[in-house]
Amino acid sequence: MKLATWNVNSLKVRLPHVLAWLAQHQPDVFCLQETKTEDKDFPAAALEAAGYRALFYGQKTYNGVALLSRAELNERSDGIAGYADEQKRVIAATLGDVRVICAYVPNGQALDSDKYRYKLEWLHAFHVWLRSELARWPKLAVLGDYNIAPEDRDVHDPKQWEGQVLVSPAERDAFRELLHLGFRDALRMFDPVEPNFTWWDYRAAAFRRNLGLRIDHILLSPALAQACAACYVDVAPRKLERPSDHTPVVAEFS
DNA sequence: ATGGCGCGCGCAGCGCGA
Repeated sequence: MKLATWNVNSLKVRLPHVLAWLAQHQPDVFCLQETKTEDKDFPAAALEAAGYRALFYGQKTYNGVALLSRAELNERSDGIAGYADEQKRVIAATLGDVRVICAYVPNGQALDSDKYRYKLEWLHAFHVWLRSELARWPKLAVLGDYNIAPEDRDVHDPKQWEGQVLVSPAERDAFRELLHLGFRDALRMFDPVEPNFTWWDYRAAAFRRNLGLRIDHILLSPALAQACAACYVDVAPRKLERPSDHTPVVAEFS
């Protein structure tokens, strides 16, 4: 089994990249964030022609998440149970006995902004919900754009980023609290030598200079972590014409 | 040097992302 996640920054623009990536990597479930696509406009037919069915939870201009899969997904749920949120950031479903949650955590904008307070509140609700999800689904994977670089080694220049959103202590505490629920950070299970950034700013030739952050993650429940054989970042799509500023993360299971 | 780029919206230039 192969699970993957990608913040596509507009599915409309990135559809050719998504189709090419599916053909090459053939994930069992592909989690997409920032589709920025209303459900009535979702490119379901093009994906179906590529062998993938889709569950989508989108809105105009902002946010939007989707699950693509080759086999049928069951027990779909939208959003965080018990947390009313206008913004469409979470979709979940089950493949066999594996529960897959696709999440787009708020960015936060700046530490003194309402958006940052929303991010922390959102992360608290996410934490509470994931605790109950873990109790319900022993095999649980939570994939997505967390908008948090968990440690300094996930940041190209920790000094430059100090005091900014994505690296602030409160956000990192919230991420660590998710791990304390019992999740493993799949990429860190394999302790790669390279930085394994997943996002590079469009500006200032940040990708060419490798000025990136690791903010897209795959968290695995203990039962799934035990079965995880590999986890890696695929930087190839960042080199394409009109790339997303994020790149896919993949987990493979025995 | 606090911008830079790219997206949606909608037709100019702004809000937003990270």
